[in-house]
Amino acid sequence: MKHPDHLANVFMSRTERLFTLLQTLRHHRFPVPGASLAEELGVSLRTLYRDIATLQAQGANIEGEPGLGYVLRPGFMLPPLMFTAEEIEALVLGSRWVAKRTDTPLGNAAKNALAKISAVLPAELRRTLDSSSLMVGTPSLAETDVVDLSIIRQAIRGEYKLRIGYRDLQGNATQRTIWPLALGYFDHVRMLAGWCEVRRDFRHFRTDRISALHLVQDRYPRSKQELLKEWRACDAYQ
Amino acid sequence: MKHPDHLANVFMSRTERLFTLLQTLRHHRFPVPGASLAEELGVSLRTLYRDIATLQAQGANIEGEPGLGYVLRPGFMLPPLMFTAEEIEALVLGSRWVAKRTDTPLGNAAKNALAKISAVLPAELRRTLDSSSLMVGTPSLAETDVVDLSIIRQAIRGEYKLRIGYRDLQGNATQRTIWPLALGYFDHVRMLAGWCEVRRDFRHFRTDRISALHLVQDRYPRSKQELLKEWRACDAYQ
DNA sequence: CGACTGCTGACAGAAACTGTCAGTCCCTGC
DNA sequence: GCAGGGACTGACAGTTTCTGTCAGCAGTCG
Repeated sequence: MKHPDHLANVFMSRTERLFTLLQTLRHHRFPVPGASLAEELGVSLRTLYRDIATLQAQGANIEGEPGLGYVLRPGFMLPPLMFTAEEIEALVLGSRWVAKRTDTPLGNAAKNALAKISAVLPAELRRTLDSSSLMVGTPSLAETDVVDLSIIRQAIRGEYKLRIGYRDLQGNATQRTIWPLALGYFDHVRMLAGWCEVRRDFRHFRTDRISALHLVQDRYPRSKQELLKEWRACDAYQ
Repeated sequence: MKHPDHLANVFMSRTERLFTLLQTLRHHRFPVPGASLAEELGVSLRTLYRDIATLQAQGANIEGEPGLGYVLRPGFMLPPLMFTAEEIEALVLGSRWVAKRTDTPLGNAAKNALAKISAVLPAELRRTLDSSSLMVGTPSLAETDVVDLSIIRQAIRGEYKLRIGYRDLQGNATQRTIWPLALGYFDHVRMLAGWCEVRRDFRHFRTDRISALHLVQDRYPRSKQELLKEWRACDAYQ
């Protein structure tokens, strides 16, 4: 019936409390009543509600189930992962390629992803990851983009229309609205594939020739998956 | 979704800042200067010092290296946050590149790794992973290997000697024992770098010209890391 | 020795956190 | 429909904490 933590919890900064709360939630698979969380943290119920709200604002997927309590839904933190050495090397090499041969935001994402994976690996595999000797060659030549490809990726993910300015191979500048479908990374160029509203057909565009880019808030009327299927059917590419 | 840009960082609660700081530190493998952390977080240097101290008090193993900055040593109680959509796309693209442009065993390893990652994703991110439209172009031309590169990788990882049969550019066939150090993936060829016992120097070999491969049970007498350092020092490659 | 870097101590004004209390919302039983 | 209760939110004021400034300390380098 003792509360061993209670005395220690008398002094707890808000920060420490939030970390503790997160830990507590993480260790419970089933909902924990707000009242007992509050007592454990040595804080009023009102403050507990506020702490929960703060963690949610940080992106924690905490759900309150009336009558039961709070649970931290999986998917907020990365659980431990296990790989073979070869899988680790594959991930490292792939990420290095992305970091070296695609645009900066995606390259950083690759590095960050690897760092996250590294953090949940057992020590042995972490060493494999850190000392991986698989490298990616420097590109002999690569066209550089003037627009931010992450906007394109965002549009593809969200199925948003994209308004682009494009200089075709003859040097003619055009403006079109397209439904972006896929981004292909070739050795020297990157190609954006999509449905062109002007031509009413599938088209692809070299990203280095896209001069302007604007994400239209409209989502396009058909599903990406469906369009991709059609595109593959009528296009020799990929 | 929850990663505001530097511009949005005009205001950040202390809590949010601490989480962000932790994330930032986790993502960097090398020390980050205090000043740049402070700037990134939009806060004075003094406050940054305090934030670091707070995290350390929470159990984070942050080390300050004078003149360099701060690093977070692994082993903090909180695992990293879940991947972002962009990170997933980076991993998918990287794995696709590995699957398409490297040898079969490594390609399969990439696919398996992705499957393992997929298994721990929340539904929404799994959908992102499954429907990622980032593709890798087919190689215009690629040399094919006659030997199994996974043996080379295994030798590199374990620091084992390798006995290889090699046809050089003039067509002369030779036999040598090398200490494999690194494998470089270029657009059309793959290069094995290592210390050649015959030449007593660093050499690199196109894998497609390696005609035979035998893993010697001897481990080579010096550490790979050390040799790599020397190799980089005396070789213009990478 | 002095300049410099990286960090800590002290402090006051500003910002936040906290418990109380009075609601609101929503479900349940009648 | 309506009363009752549990989960949660808004408002508020007293208190705590946080933050930038500035001065100072310990190493290090030249």
